[in-house]
This record gives sequence, C-alpha cells and structure tokens, in this order.
Amino acid sequence: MGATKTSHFSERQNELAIIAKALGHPARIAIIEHLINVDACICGDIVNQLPLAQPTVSQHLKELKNANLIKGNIEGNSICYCLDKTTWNRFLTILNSFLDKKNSTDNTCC
Amino acid sequence: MGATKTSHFSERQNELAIIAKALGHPARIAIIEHLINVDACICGDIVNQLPLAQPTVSQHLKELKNANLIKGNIEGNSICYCLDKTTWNRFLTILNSFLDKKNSTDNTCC
DNA sequence: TTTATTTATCGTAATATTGCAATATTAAAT
DNA sequence: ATTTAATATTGCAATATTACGATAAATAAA
Repeated sequence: MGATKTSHFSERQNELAIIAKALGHPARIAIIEHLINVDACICGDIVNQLPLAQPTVSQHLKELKNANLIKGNIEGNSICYCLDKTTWNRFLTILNSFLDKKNSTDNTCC
Repeated sequence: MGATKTSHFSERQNELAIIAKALGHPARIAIIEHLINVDACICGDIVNQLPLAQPTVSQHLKELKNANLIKGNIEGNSICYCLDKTTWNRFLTILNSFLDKKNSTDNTCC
C-alpha cells in the first residue's frame, strides 16, 4: 500500500488529477503566475524569483512539464518557459463544466 | 528538508495550492464527479461507488472538506455530502483569470 | 581549448501521502 | 439497555514528494 490505485479510475479522472496535482504546490503556482505576468520567461529568472535552490526549481519545472502545463524552448544556453495553453484550456473547460452543471440545480441537503 | 516551504509563499498562492492538491487524486476527482451527478450524496453511497475501503474514502472526504471543496451535513446516523460552491467559484474565477490574461497576449518564444 | 554560465540529474535525508485492518464513535432501531 | 448501521479515527507499512548539495551536460564566451 501507499501507491495511488491509478488503474481503478478512468483515464479522464487520472488526467485531471495529474494536472491538479501539478498545481498543488505553492512554488508551482508561483511559477505559473510569474510566467503569466512576464508572458514567457528564462528559467534562471524563475530561479531568482523563488525562495528555493536551483535544483528544486528545476524539479518543479519538470513536474509542470510532465503535466503539460508549461513547455520550454532552448534559447542559446538558457531555456525559455511558457504556458501550454492547450492543457490549460482543457483543464479549465472540464472544471467549468463541473460547476455549470452544479449551478443548474440546488442542493437538497447542504 | 522534505516539508513544503509554505511560509515563503503568499497566502493566495498557498490557498490555491491547497485546493489544487486536494483535487490531485483520481479518487477525489471521482468523488466530486459523483457528487455533481447525484447533486448530493450519502457518504455510504460514495464508499460503494469507489474501489477503495471505507477508511480510505473517509480520509479522502476529509481532505476535500479541509480544502472546503465539499461540506457535509448530518442526516440521522449518516452524513450527506455536497459541493461547497463558494470555494469552487473562487478557485475557478482565479484560474480563469490566469488564462484570460494569458489569452490577451501571444507567446514570444514557445 | 579553456573557462564561465545555465540547466538537468543523482543521491539522499526529511517529511507527506496512500491504503487498510482494527477499533472507536455516534445515532437509530429493536 | 442491546444491537445494528454508518462514519471517523488510530496505527502502521508502502510509497511518493520535497529540498538541496554535488555533479554532470551543454552551450557561450574568452
């Protein structure tokens, strides 16, 4: 025990969870916010913005990349990161539809 | 080391991360989806829907409650759970504003 | 070619999460 | 008062995450 029982859930549920999990750390939220504010960003600038060591930031960037929330392009000897809108759009579309569905009815108990 | 450096980030960043983290498990996504589909739900029904033991489901419900994503009302000797729309609305409003801001400009590098 | 500079990876310690059996708690039903 | 039913809590093993120093890899600059 200890490992998530991924295989017992639908692919869609797992995909949503992976994206949400990637957003489930304040450093990664801070990275996303910074990328939005500056539009696109050299990795080193992100490291300077955060109160974390360079290897730690690199690891957080990797997790955001794995969830397809960001993508990076090599520029000389540095790397430029920015949001991957496709994933963001799908994630938000699904979450918004959750709430839309919910808003159409009223709770019976709470 | 090993513990998240919560104090180094803003309250808003931490709050967003807590909510996202609570959604970062397929079982908890499944619980949310089920609650939406049936509008409100007795805890026992959730346990029956999921491929997990009762204590495990209870723990997942607790985490969703801690993030204020759901709330529960006692009904006799069982408990009725449903979504907490306030938190959902705040979460989605912020995430949507992220993307709105992003859509207004184009990436320079990726 | 040597030396910086930038980012990624490895190794590892500290901590957190996941899952469940066993047990406790609480309220209804008998 | 006892029993039954529903949910929560405890304790613990397995696994995952977080953080960072040390080091590697890759390109730019000298």
